[in-house]
Formats: sequence, C-alpha cells, structure tokens
Amino acid sequence: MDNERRASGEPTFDDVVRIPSTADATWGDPESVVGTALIEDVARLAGVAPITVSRAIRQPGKVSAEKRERIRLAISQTGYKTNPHASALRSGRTNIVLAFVSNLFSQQFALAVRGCAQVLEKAGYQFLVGQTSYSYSKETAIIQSLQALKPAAVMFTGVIELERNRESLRSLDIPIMETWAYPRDPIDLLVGFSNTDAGRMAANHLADRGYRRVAYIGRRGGRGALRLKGFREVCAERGLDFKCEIVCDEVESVSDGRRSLARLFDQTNDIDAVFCANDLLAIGALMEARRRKLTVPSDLAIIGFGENDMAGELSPGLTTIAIDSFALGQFAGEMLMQRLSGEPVDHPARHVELTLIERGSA
Amino acid sequence: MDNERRASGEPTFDDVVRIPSTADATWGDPESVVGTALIEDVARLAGVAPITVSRAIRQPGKVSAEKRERIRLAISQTGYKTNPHASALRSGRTNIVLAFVSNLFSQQFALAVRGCAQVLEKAGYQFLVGQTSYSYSKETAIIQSLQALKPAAVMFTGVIELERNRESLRSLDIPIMETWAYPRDPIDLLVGFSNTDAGRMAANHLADRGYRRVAYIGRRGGRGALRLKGFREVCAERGLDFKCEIVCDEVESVSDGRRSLARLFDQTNDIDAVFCANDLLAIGALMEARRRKLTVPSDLAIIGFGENDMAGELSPGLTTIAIDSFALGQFAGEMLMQRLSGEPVDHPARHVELTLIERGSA
DNA sequence: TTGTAGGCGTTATCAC
DNA sequence: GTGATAACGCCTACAA
Repeated sequence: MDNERRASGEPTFDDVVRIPSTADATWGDPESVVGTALIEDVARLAGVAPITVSRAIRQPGKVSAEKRERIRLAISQTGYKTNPHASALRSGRTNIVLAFVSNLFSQQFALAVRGCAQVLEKAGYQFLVGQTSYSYSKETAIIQSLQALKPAAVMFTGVIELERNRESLRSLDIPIMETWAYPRDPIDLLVGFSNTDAGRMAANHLADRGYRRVAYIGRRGGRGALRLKGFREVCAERGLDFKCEIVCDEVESVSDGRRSLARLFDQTNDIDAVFCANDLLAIGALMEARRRKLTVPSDLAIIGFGENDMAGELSPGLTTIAIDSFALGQFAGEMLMQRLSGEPVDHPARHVELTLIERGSA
Repeated sequence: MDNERRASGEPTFDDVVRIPSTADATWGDPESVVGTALIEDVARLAGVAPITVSRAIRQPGKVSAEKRERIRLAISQTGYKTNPHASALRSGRTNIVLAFVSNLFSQQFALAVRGCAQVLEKAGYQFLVGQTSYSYSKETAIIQSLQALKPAAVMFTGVIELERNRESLRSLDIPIMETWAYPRDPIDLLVGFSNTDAGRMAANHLADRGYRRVAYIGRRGGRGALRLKGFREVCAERGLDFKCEIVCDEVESVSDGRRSLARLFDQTNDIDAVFCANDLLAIGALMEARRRKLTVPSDLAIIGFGENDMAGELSPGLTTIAIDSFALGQFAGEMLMQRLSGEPVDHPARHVELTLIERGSA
C-alpha cells in the first residue's frame, strides 16, 4: 500500500509507535479516574467538609493525620484535581511561573530557562515560557496581562528597560527575576553578569595579543550596547584603534554574522580583529573569513560572546567569553524558590562569572 | 567608581538603558490606568449593565454601536482588563494556547513555535510554551493538567504515543495540533511530514551517488526510529549494505554527533556514508570527520535532516533533508484558527514537503 | 438589544 | 482541628 501511495506522489504514513493504556500504569498515578470530581465529592467520600480537603492539600499540617489519610484516599479514588481557575479567583494565587525570553532561538536562553524550570518544577510549580520578540510593545502587553494572570513568579532573560513596565512589575508583589545583565537597581531579584565587563574582557584580550585595529558587530541596543561600551572603554585606555561598528539588529543566525562581516569589509579592510556580540554572529564571521581565504587569527582575529556549543568544535576554535547559562538559570530558580517559600533572600542580586575561553580564533 | 570596583574584583555595573514613563505613550494604550477596575465599574461609567460590557467585549455585534462606543471609552478610562480566571471559571474557556516542545534547544522547534505563535497572537490568543523533555511521565502530567487549565487549543511539536494521553486529549474537546510526523490517525489536527520518507530520501540519495556501505546515527525511539525504518527499507530495496546503527539518545548538540561518529568508527571503518537523524548530529559528525583528516564526501559522505541554519555555512556544506519549520508552524496556527473560529477544516491532516538540499557533504 | 438572577469551584474569614 | 458561610469576578441562561 505504501508503494501505491508513493507511486502517486503521496507521502508514506509514519508507523508511529503507540503505547497502549494498559502499559502506562508505570507512569500515571495508579488509581486515577477520567471524570471530573469536585472538592465536594472528595469531602463527602472522606466524611469531612470541603474546606478540610482544601486544607489537607494546602496546609497539611493543619489537618489531623487520620483525616489527612482519608482525604488522600478519597482524592486518589475520585481522581480529584484542583480547578486552578477557581483557586486563583478566590485566593489570588496560582502555581504558574512564567519565563519570558526575547528570543526562543538562543541556546543560552534555552539553557537558562531549562535550569530554572528544573528547579521550580521539582517544587511543583508549572513553568511556562513566552516570547517578547525584542519588542517593547509586546513586552508591555505581556506585563499588563500578568496583573490578571497572577503567576506565582516571573522571570526574564534580560532586564526591563521601560520604567512603566518596571513599575507594573513591582506592583504585582510577586518575585520578579531579571537576568543577563548587572544593573545597579534591579526590580527585585537578579542573577546576571556585567556586559560592560564582557566587552572590556574582549578588548583586553585583543590588546594583550597585540591586535590594534578593531571593530564590533552587534545590536545597537540593549546588552549589545553595553558590551560595546566596555569594549570601547578599554580600546581608549589601551590605545586600540576602534575602526568601525557594524550594527546588526538581527542576531539570531550564523548568516547574520556572515553578512555583517561582509558589510564590515565594505567599509574598511584596515582591521585586524573583530568582537562579535554573540557567538552565532562570531561563527558566521568565521565562516565568511574562511570564504574570503583569510587566515584566522593572523589575518583577522575573531572573538565572540556566550559560548555556543559549536564554538569549540570549529577549527580554529572560537575564542569567546562564556557564561554558564544553565547554572545561571538554576541560581535564578533557587532564588525564586527562596522568595516563594518565604525565606529571606540575603543577596537579591547575584553575579555569575564571565570566563574567557581562549581557542584559536583570537 | 567603576575603577575602584574593578580593582577590588567586583563587577562593573551595567548602565542599562532606562526609558522613562513619559516616553512610552507610543507603545502603551494611551489612557490606561494602574488600578484594578472591575467589569461593574466599567458598566457604571458607561451607564449599562455589566453583562452588556461583557458582550461588548466577546460579541460586539450583539451590542448597539452607541453603547459599544461608550463602553470602549469607559474601558480605556478605567484600564479595565478581564480577569481571566473568573472568566475561565464561569465560561470554561480561556484565550491561552499552549505549545509543548520536547526540547527548547532545537532551532526547528523554535521556528515552528514562532510561526504558530505569530498567527495566534495576531488573533488575540496568548501563546505559551512548555517543555516535555522527551519524558513520558512529564508529558502525562502536563496532559492531565490541561483538563483543568482549559486552554483554547494545544499544539505539540511531535505526536502523542501513549494511548491514554491521546484519549485524554480527545476528551478535552479543544483543537489539538500534532506535528513533525505523518501518522495515519492523528488525534485531531496535523501538520507534518513523513519521517519514513525522509529516511527513504536519504538512502536513495546515497544510493544514487554510489555509496554502498552505510550507517545511521540517531535516537532509537520516536521519529528517529521512523527515519531509520525508511532508510533501511531503501537500503534493502537498492542493495545498500547497512553496516551499523549508532544509538544516540542525546541529540541536542554538535558534540553528541561528534562522539557518535567516534563510536561508529570504534565499531567499524568499513563504511562510506552515514545518515544522521538531525543536522546538529550531522554537523558534529562533519567536525569529527575533519578532525580525523577524512575528506568529506570522498572518504565519508554525511547526510543530515532538518536544515539547521549552519548547514549551508560549513564547507563542505551539509547535504540535508529540509522542512520549512516556520511555515509548518504557520500552517498549524492557521488550521488552529479555523477550528477556533468555528470554520470547518476540510483537510485536518496537512502534509509539508521534504526537500533534499544537496551541498558538498553527500 | 438589554437586563436579571444565579452559579462556576474554590478558599478567606470567622466561629466553634 | 474543624466547619458554616460567603465571596472571588465573570458569564450562562433566561426573561423582557
């Protein structure tokens, strides 16, 4: 039959694995049931009032062990699940933690989100991710909607720049986590690093290696601007000749980096090193340099930022400034957990280390 | 001051851009207000009953133009936002669409999610993403929670294998989108492609190019198994010698591919081509081949799947089987929109094309 | 086209 | 430690 379908240009069906229900007792909770039980049903079955069931779930310590056990049984018999909307409406709380990334494409953000999710999901929170797409209007809309959505906490892979949004977030009165930068005045919690120092490290490294005529490729705004600021500071301090800045506002792909290096050479050939605001751009630049038969690093040195997992696999390997994004996410998760469980947070702003990884490219 | 901080080993603060509130009238809705207005407040201000406000929001056609205008004004004066939990509790509906990806790391999934989000957000839905982490137990837990969460629709970058989960999803009675495969019996809606055909295409291409001793690197389960099935079918049909399968259950990074090719050579040197279940693995294999001074494709041909954005940037370029993930996501979004707006969906299972992109590696 | 009445399922509050 | 009562904010059902 597949052969007939193929002959007529139709796709072959995939024989997707099906795992029958009988086999899944391993994963599901054994006694669960399809129907939609209410707290009242559980209460009746356990011979208690609904509120006691609610307490047994939220504050087990306040219910006698005997009733707690009866309720536990009744819950598993009925397959009862709390209705999160009813609960949220009455209590003003949910167990949802939201993370917003500017860009789902970034490996670094994905790692951080995963690290944070791992910590919070372990504690029973539901972790969901949204995109801000580098857009202020979308960020504003999202932050407006948080007021009514009542998440337990919110995390951003970035810092919030609009004062009004900062104010809105503060007034939510929930833990707010900012990351990926090191501002003086975070909204609430912070796990980040100094982008200025990242730029400084890049310039210092290039200066140490004897490069003198340098350029920058990256976004004009946000963190890119901070990295550039640090970079230029050190250029001035150490007498490097900052030749040129290539503004590249699409920074999500290798081809953006390749095109940017091409644009750079349209402007000048008189450079010996380039700092790329992230590793994807740097890898693209590396590719373009190779295409132009330039030897890296002797004809052109390239240094990146962010430790893409391909950085070490290329030849020459990409010299870059790494952060441990997964650990950053875990720290963020742990700090959020402290707030959520009412513990005092001694240091609401945590710094994570930048590490220069020297490979062949600079 | 920064210099002192640096001297003592402390990080430099980032001077993050701050955009004051006065400047953001451009982005926010001009008349919005901080406070938490209720539908009742809007109704009073507009001189109508609360239910009329509700109608003006949900079914504007059923409210006279004059009142609609008064209500619109009152809403913007009060900054009223519907409470989604109250709304969900009463109506059993939300405007949240959830997407679940097995792996936030994949460029392809990120593109698909973005395509889908773009369509649904335009229509006013809130689009959030969760991770299933290739885990059945987590997938099951997530699907259980959907019952109470009442999303407007759900999308998966994959198909659901556990019968019980398929049943749970069906009983939600909301649009369910599966993707990334082409099964005979999707749960509800499908935008996918034949993984079996992808494997067949790979084998046919290798056979056409004269390669005879082939191997496979990829996951044992899920779509990897389907691609392998198609690949082996054609190997048998065309007399290719299938030498070896390297099971690699971590498929998220280039280094996994590199290690897998090394493991392959531990088993046999007698191969001339390898099919990698995704491009990240294939790129890793390419790196490892280069490290071993093998010439690609004459010593070893490599073919991938999925069109990572670096595939075309390498040299030799990676020959791969591409799908347009962003378009897939958009199709999925459009199909979901049809269901959500009550239009009939003529073809609930849509097929997207596989395209063999021949570059240098095979 | 508009409005009235009532309840969605849970939990805060207060009383015992 | 336990329970009765009421209310969270909105929208369905029905009536006018």
